[in-house]
Amino acid sequence: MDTGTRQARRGHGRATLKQVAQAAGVTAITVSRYLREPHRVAPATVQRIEAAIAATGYVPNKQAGLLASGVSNIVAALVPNLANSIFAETVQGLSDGLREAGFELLIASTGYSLEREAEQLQALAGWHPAGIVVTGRRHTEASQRLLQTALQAGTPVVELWDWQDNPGSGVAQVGFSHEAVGAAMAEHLLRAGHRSMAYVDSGVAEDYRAHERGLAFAATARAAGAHVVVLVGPPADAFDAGRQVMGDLLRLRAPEPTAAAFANDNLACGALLEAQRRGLRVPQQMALMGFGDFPIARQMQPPLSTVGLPRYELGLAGAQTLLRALRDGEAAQGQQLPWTLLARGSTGGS
Amino acid sequence: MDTGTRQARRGHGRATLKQVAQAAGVTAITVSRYLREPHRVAPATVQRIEAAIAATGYVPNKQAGLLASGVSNIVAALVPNLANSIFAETVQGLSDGLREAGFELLIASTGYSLEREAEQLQALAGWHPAGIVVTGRRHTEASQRLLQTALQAGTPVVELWDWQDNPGSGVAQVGFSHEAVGAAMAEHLLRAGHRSMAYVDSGVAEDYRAHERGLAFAATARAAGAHVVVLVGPPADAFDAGRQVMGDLLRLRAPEPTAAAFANDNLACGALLEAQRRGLRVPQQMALMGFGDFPIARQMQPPLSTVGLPRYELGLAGAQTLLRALRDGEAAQGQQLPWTLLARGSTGGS
DNA sequence: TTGTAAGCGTTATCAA
DNA sequence: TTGATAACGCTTACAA
Repeated sequence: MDTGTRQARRGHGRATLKQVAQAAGVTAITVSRYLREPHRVAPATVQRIEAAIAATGYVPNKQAGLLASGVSNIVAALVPNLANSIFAETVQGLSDGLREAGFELLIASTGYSLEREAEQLQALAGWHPAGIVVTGRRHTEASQRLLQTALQAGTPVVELWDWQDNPGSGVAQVGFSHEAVGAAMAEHLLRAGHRSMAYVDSGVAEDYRAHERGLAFAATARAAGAHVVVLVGPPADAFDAGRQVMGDLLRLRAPEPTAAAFANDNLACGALLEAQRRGLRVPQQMALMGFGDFPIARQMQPPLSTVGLPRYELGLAGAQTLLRALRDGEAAQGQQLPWTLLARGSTGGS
Repeated sequence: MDTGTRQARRGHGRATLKQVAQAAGVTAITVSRYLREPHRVAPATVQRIEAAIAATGYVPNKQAGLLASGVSNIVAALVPNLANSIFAETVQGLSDGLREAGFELLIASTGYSLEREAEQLQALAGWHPAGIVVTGRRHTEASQRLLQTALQAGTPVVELWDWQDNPGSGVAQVGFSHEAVGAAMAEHLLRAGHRSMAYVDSGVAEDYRAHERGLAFAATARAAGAHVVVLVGPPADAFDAGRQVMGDLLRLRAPEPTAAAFANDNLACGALLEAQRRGLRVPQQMALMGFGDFPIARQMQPPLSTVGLPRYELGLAGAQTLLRALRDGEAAQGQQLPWTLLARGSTGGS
């Protein structure tokens, strides 16, 4: 016979605390206590409870537990794209960092759309997560409001992959300045003597971080008196896009570019491969550099100059930032993570 | 003044249904009804409720909702590694497929460890997810029991990335036979006339799917009278591992291998690049083929022969399988997904 | 060491 | 069209 519920609304087939308790000859609270503070339960009782749990296949219901205790161990995370290796590694870092602390990851992708980010954020917020992780610092007004509400309720919020002086909003940024990277890329090429160059932006129109790098690249180069063209890659496979763009680059005149920087390594590798196919010498006739230090970059001939990023570490640092804020009960503190300009053969580097 | 709760255990700062109701001058159930069946609430009331929701920044608490309704919209998924592009794309497909149906993805990675899979499964099961997705068909006994319990409670379970005749267990497999792929790889090389070949296994010892392909490869080749050596790549970056293995391959004698198949495209690309560096002609002196059809494979010179996989589609199909089972209330039906042997230049193909 | 009572925020059921 | 009441499965606070 069922304990307490006559004509239950509908059983879902899963064992409950009450059923385990009944099987063990105790009340629910004792089983609950066993699960949280086993040392406070008599050894004999422990045995009976363990047997009952095994027999029933009991799995504690976390919805109920969280509701009752008001403590969440969910972290909600939003990334533009899970398949993109750049974010996938960050998610893995996040996952690893959280797992150790017993947190779980509720994840969604936005497809680089701020509107979808807002929708997903709304949906995820309903879980009243212990922390929220988003990608980048740009959000719709609705998202901003939601994040502020969360912050006020004591939920730390972390923005990954971006960083800029931005005092106060309460959101912790864990990332780096894409402006600084763009400028450094330009400086690298300027130092090598280039006076006419191109920046090849990503075909993903909404990837504003790539645009920011491009803007800073162009501004820096122009400030130094160089000539700059900004192109946008076609929305194809990145390698193919890079190959195509290389054709466009070679058609530019007055002045012809002698160097090109790309929004990511795959684009740059495509261009490098195409250059080789056409018998163009890299870096002598055209210097090339990418962004991201994907594994393939080092394998190219010549190796691709690029910007090394702490992809995995970003996720890990994001997790730690969140955990720290949770532990100390304070607003999360952001941090800048280091990137490295890797001068390799494709720009005449070491 | 608070409605009902004097000396509440502790407020978490977030607005509740009750507070919204109070602000709108109705009771909680009316607000709840507005959220689920707005047409059954009077227009004037709707207005007041909407204002109240906006004013309070109310976000419905899903733990409470699920607990009360007994309906979950969470799907729990376990993959070996989120950073690996092969699984990342599958997760993206899963995410996309579920999002449309309003489901959310609780995800964890196992690092290819069955023990960690079991732990994570236990943790995720506590959410009483509507469906469970795991990778592969091998699990610890504890995991098997847990999955069976879930199935008996009506929770569909899908195994991705694997498929074999396996009547009955109730778990739906969505994938393909790695044995068949391994055999097809061997046949491809046999057809090209090779009589001595190598299979280069992944350095990830627990990737049993790669091992299965290798076993089938070796068995098929040997059955045809060919000589086969199985090597294991070092646990380095896959490209570097491939480069190193190429050195090992060239040291093999009696008979020297004229072809090699690899556990994945990155390994094979590393080997191909190394072959080029050494001035070895591919495929004339050594034919090479990979697995996975990563974007880089097509870009190689010669293009890498490989096995094309429905990475994204696997996730999508997994989601659909789950949704179908949920909708029809029946056990999920598995399906085999097609792969393609892509004969390209590195094995002398078209 | 164990138990009782109340409540977490929501939804199902039935009544008005 | 709205509301009162009783769950959902668990935990906190307090008592025995």
